[in-house]
Amino acid sequence: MARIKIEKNSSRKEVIVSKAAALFREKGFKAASMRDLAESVGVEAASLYNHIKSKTELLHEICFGVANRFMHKMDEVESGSNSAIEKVEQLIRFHIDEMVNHYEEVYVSDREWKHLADPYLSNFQTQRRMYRKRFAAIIEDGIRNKEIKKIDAPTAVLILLHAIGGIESWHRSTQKINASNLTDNMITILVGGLELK
Amino acid sequence: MARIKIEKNSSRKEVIVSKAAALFREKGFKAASMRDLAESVGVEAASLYNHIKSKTELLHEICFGVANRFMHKMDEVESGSNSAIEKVEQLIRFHIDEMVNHYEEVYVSDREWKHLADPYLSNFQTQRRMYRKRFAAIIEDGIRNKEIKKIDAPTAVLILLHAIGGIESWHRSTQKINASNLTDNMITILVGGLELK
DNA sequence: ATTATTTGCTAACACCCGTTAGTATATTAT
DNA sequence: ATAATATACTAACGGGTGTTAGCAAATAAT
Repeated sequence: MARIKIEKNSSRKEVIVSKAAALFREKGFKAASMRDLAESVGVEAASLYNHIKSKTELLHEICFGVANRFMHKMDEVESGSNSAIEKVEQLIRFHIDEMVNHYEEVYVSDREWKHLADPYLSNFQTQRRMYRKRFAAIIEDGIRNKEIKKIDAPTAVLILLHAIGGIESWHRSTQKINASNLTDNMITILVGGLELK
Repeated sequence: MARIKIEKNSSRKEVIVSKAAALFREKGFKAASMRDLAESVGVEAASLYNHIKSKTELLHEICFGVANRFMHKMDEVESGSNSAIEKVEQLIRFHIDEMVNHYEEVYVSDREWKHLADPYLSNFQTQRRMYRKRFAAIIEDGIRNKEIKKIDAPTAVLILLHAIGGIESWHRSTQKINASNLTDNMITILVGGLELK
């Protein structure tokens, strides 16, 4: 009867949530079964329920964990006194950093939130909408200050977020060493564009 | 005993595939049941099997339908004699057009291909990899010709594709009338960048 | 009109799912 | 050492899944 091994400063529940994130990323929330998860944790399926309430709770934990980190960063960036372009760059760098260091959770939060149950679902959607609005407001500031081109700000936000969120491949194929390399690359493309002027 | 209604030039199977695409987009492949699909088609679940072999076959049809259209367009663009930037713009416009006119299929092909079964899965992945390689080659041509900035071409491709593929919202919220408006907006941002020089 | 084919139906199958009840064992507190 | 708590196990539940068999009705072909 082998217990779930825990590192110090982490509960057994946190171990389960972490393994769940990896599994949900690999198979998708619906396709990943509690028996799959149990096997990956090294325990029988029923035993998981000593630590968690339900499968959906795992998705809550993952999605709102990520959402909260992004919200806090947005607070920080907004209250700073940088230019709009600098703020955009700060946010892009944060998104990429999150993608590198919390890949599974961010990925799942991005792609699997549809399977949240109400009231969590609408709560999550609201937070998402808020975040995008605040991001767009920064861009609109930049347009007003003539730092940024006259473009549709909400569209720009969607482009930025999805461009970053879509980078699945290089997490696996590339080492973290040249992550900063790729970050610069992305910012060059997204802020500066493709065209050589 | 009401039959599945068909428009002229379309088989009953095509009707089912089309409804399946809408359902898979809304709920995800795994979460969408054959009984859900049957209801949306207006028939009992078992009746579907007079027209299709399996649930997975529906996913095959959707994914490879989309993949083939993209491959043909790539053939066309490659063999043209435009500049690299123009070729990139052609491809971006095609992607957006596909997103507008075949939204459900493109979305499902993008997000649900993981649930394909081998050998279709690896086949699909190979096609996908090929497409991206060919896209990257165009960008590298542009870099050599000094049309395009010195950037990492594969990264640029991922950014472009995901930026476009991520635009879920405006299909619902916006009419097709200003789709061309948004297309221009996207090309401005992606080709020209955010920054006002 | 008769036959053949297509398409639908009902019923059921074997299987996988998330979850609970009840119990045994390991760890922690007294 | 003893009691209390936390954690794991086995067994099983009700329900949903994709799919098949067998049959009825509608359409198409002769």
